[in-house]
Amino acid sequence: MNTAREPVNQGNQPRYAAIKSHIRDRIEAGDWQPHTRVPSENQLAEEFQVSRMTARRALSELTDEGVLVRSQGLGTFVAEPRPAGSLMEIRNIADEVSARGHSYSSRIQRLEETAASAAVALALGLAETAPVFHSRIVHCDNDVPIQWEERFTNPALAPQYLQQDFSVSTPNAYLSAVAPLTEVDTTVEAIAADEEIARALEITAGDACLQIWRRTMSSAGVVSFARLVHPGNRYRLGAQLRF
Amino acid sequence: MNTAREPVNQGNQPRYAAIKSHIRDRIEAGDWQPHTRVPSENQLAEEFQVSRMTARRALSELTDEGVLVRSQGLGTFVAEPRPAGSLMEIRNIADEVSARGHSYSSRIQRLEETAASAAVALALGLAETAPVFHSRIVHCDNDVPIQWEERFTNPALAPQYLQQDFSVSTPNAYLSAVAPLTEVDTTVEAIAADEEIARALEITAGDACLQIWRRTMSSAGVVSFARLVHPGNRYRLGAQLRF
DNA sequence: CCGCACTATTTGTATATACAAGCATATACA
DNA sequence: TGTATATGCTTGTATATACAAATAGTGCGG
Repeated sequence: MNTAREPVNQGNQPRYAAIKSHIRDRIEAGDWQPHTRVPSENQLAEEFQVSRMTARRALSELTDEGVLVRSQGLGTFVAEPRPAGSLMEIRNIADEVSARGHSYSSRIQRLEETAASAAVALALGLAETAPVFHSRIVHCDNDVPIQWEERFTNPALAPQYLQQDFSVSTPNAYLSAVAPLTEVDTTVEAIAADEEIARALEITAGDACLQIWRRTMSSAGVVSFARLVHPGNRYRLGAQLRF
Repeated sequence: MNTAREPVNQGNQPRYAAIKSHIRDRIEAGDWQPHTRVPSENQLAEEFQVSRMTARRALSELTDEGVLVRSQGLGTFVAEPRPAGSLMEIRNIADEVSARGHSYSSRIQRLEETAASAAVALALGLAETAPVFHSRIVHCDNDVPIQWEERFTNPALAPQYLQQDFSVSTPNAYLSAVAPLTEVDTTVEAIAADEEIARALEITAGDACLQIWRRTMSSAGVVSFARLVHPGNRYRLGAQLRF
């Protein structure tokens, strides 16, 4: 035996990664439809001139990632695509409206720099009275208000925030662009509309509304903290989960 | 050489799984706090009398699961705990209440077999007027109502539903037991309480409530379809998402 | 025609081995 | 003292091997 061996790898990318992307490519190109059987470990090992264990690693990782499904004795198959769209997905309200074939518009009520209150400072991880950007925008679907957005943004992480034209793009779009999100905390509750929200959303004070608190973080810290209020009778959040 | 080997494993549980649960136990018991360094692959291999690759597998899987963090050249460390509780997780309301250290109780308002209405038949994938089980239960936290649950259940998939004692367990607990869930559709909206809900939840008609529609499916089809209403001021749904 | 044993294929578990690469510390040298 | 170098530990990649377990198909006997 001795396990003499050719100069191991050398390349930068691990070999199993190459096999993974090959399989991914085939699936994305549509060559391998869901439920299609993919080559076995031994076949891949032969094809890519690697050991079975290396081919196996590629298949195993893709299985962990939900791309493939494996069954002992049967083989490895392309998994069904997961249904898109989660309640927690950070969707752009403008895109959502467009997707429904409606026209999106917004009404900017406030866009300023203020001193952080105690609660805002805590949420953003800043010192009290530190300067923060504050915006208040009403988003409309076919000119009917569907979301009241109050947002506090960390100036250090999104310095150009106040210069954005939010009649064209949304705060979310800008923030996603300047700092890739790493984490989002969301809380959902039902509230009764107060006078101010009722006026902005053109509903009656006391009407039931869906209120969402959302804190978005990038690797550098808390980027933004928003309170989103939807009229109860004009908005729903949907989610599908599979096991 | 020959690689003569003792009678491989024999036991039912894989050896790497034993190592995984050992590590999990230590972390859950608090012996190993976050950022604590865990034994190296070689140490674990020695301790559990397995090869390094087997010990490695345990550490790798726990890393994939977010329990550990590894760093080449440095070692393996206990990861920071993820904030628990997902909005979409199918939680048992009774467990939720217990977790808060409060007492759980329920008030069963209705428990019967009825003929499916058009909407219910559609949601459950049954024919109109087909028999369905119908229940209406109010769940309480320290005797204060926090959820009004109206549920329609497919008799074919949960035949013993009406015989359950829902003052002890919840519908969710029974349904999860008889048919493993494969899929859940959820919709969230804000509504104003009507007279009936207001009475049941001991709030005022017109108060803002969080309404959740939830359809649970197993491989055999739609198991159950529920409408859950929470008083707006007594309930929140939280979710954390990481990228 | 039905059931049973057998076989080939495929994934799953486990090991021993070799070398690469990142990191920290100790050591030697200027 | 300060900067290289070496050493030892760690995780990461890759291979060859052996056997276990699940599955589908084949062929044989009743």
